[in-house]
Amino acid sequence: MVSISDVAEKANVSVSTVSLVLNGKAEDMRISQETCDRVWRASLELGYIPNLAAKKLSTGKGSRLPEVAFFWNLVHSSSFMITFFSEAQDLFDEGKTREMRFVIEPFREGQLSCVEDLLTGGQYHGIVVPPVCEEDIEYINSLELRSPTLLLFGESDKHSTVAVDNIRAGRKAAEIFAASGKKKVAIINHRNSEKEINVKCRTVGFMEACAELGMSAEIFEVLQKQIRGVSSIKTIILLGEAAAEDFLRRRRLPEAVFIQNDILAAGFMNAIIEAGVRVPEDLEIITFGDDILLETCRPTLTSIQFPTARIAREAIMILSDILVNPLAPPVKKLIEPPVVFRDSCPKPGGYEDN
Amino acid sequence: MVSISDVAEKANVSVSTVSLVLNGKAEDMRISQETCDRVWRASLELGYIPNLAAKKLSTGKGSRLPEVAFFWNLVHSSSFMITFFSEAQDLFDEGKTREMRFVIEPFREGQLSCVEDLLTGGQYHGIVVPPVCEEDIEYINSLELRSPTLLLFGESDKHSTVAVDNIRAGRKAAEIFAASGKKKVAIINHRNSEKEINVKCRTVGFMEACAELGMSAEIFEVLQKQIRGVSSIKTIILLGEAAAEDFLRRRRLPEAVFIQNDILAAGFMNAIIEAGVRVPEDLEIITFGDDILLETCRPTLTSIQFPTARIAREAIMILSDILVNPLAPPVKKLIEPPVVFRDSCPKPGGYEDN
DNA sequence: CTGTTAGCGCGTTCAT
DNA sequence: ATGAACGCGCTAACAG
Repeated sequence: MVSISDVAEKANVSVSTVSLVLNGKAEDMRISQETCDRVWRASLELGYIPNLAAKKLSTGKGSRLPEVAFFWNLVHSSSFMITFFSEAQDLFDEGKTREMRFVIEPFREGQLSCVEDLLTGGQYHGIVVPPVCEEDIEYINSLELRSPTLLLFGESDKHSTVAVDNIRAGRKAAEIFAASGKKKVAIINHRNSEKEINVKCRTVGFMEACAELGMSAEIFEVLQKQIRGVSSIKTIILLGEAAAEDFLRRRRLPEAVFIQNDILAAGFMNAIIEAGVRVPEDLEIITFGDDILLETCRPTLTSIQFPTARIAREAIMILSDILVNPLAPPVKKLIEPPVVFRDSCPKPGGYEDN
Repeated sequence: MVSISDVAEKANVSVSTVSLVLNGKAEDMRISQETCDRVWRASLELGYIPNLAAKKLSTGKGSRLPEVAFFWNLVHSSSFMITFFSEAQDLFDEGKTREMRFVIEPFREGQLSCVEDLLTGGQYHGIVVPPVCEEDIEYINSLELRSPTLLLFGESDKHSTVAVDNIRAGRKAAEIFAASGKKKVAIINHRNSEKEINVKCRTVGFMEACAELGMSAEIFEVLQKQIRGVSSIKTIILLGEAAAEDFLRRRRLPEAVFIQNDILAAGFMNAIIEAGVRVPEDLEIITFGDDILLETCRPTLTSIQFPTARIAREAIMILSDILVNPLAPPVKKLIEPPVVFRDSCPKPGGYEDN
């Protein structure tokens, strides 16, 4: 790592000179233009980047706020991330939590181990980890973490967790279908998110409840493929449309379907409607998520809501606590996902969401 | 600020003991339980939070990556922020930029001056500022910034900027309407974002072009109000619906409307369709944005696209450069917003997007 | 088991 | 106009 003294040596001046020049105080100290040039050139050639830790320590200007690493797998939690930061700010403004700063730490699904240093190094006051695949879960649970850690999924005994009750989410969809007398239903998943623990749980909950309630249930896996030149989010719509085609090829269609992704659901619904299927008369649809498009599509989409804001708030409150008391035993919050009835699946008489 | 030595003093032990205990190395060093307790108690009572700068400096474990502050006004750039980080990662993976870390620095619109220390303190290797209101723009342009700065709007001579050509965006909407022979058109704005520079520019571009092209144009201001218990994003839909009611009260309706916010547009469109207006036959709609719901609503919404990914990429490339060469003169990128024709306003014969 | 001390890289006096 | 020396808060040897 190239430091200020390397630059000084290369430029044939002292470190303080380098410091002055690089911090724009050359004028004040009336340092010769020639010296400045030498310093800058040396700095550029060496690719010098100031060490912020040292700088902050020295100047005492480093913000004294707790720094929290927000691990981000580049896929999930996208709109969640925004809500999370917003809620953090709101809670702070309301005086309910301490202020903190978030640093985005990107990682690739299944490769959480690549950032082990960050996890274990104690470089942050706290750590937030979103839902990840099973390998990553296993990995993180095997780690002896220094920094107070909060997981946004339920599978851990060692760390604090905030998670939705995904089993219940799946079960609720099934219960609603049963309450409106359906016999033959289906669930549609992203295949590539099959690895993702939350998707798995919802599938399990759904299938279990279907069996108990005497409905025949079928699982559709949508294969994930990225189409060149198409944004990943638009791709999901296209996958939904593809799923619809696949779906329509059945001899006898299910009467209701639970679709695990809201954007996929929108693509699916538009496609089957264009094929002449009436929603909800011929086919009821429930999806899982919290995107605004649930409200703007027609018919609007009934959903088991991923309670973004609620989760974020709980998470931040817990974080705020463990930041000062890392020793406290792990806290676990399991949040019930509410049902939001809209057009695509009206509330059956007698059904009560709890 | 309470430091490790304060804790040591209070607990009547030496700093190294505190360090060991607080870092979980008490076991290894077989430090007495009683001492540990004293240390922890002192730490809690004092509200000790370790100074990460010092820790990183000492351990040498601080990530050596450039740290960039992403100023975030809690409103705009929400999905943009995600795209931004994704693109940063992609570009790095492709070897086109250096790796960097982003720290979220929230601020309230109009109060950028509150975070002056962060802007001027040189606590970051770089700074990104999203579109802000005029006061903030003026403020930031008045500042002598240490850290290399990139603005995501065009109004600055001092700093590097990446921005969409908002004047062009407004003009394009007008040109399309003119090309399909409209005579009476309108533009719908968020009132509270009227302060926001980009909204202003698009309005100006639209109105200017309308005048030149011989169309009568009217401005609708939607008053911003937050409804208790309703998420801010859902509120925008409701505002769109309210705007529709207002709109429908006119004696003679415009033949086409440019709506500056895509979510608002969706709410507006659904409401007028339910009132019996046919889109695009009776009313053509163009919106500005890049949300997925443009594709999922029916009819789908034609838009002047906010080229999220493009902007993000340009921004990150520039950042990557100025990080190592803060001296280089400011770079300015103005990006042409493409038109994406969908159902709500078909492409007029003879119109060519350029 | 606990205390002492030498740096980590940088900004900042203070002499020169 | 420039260099030497000190200290920011903390960790990691090393002493005891």
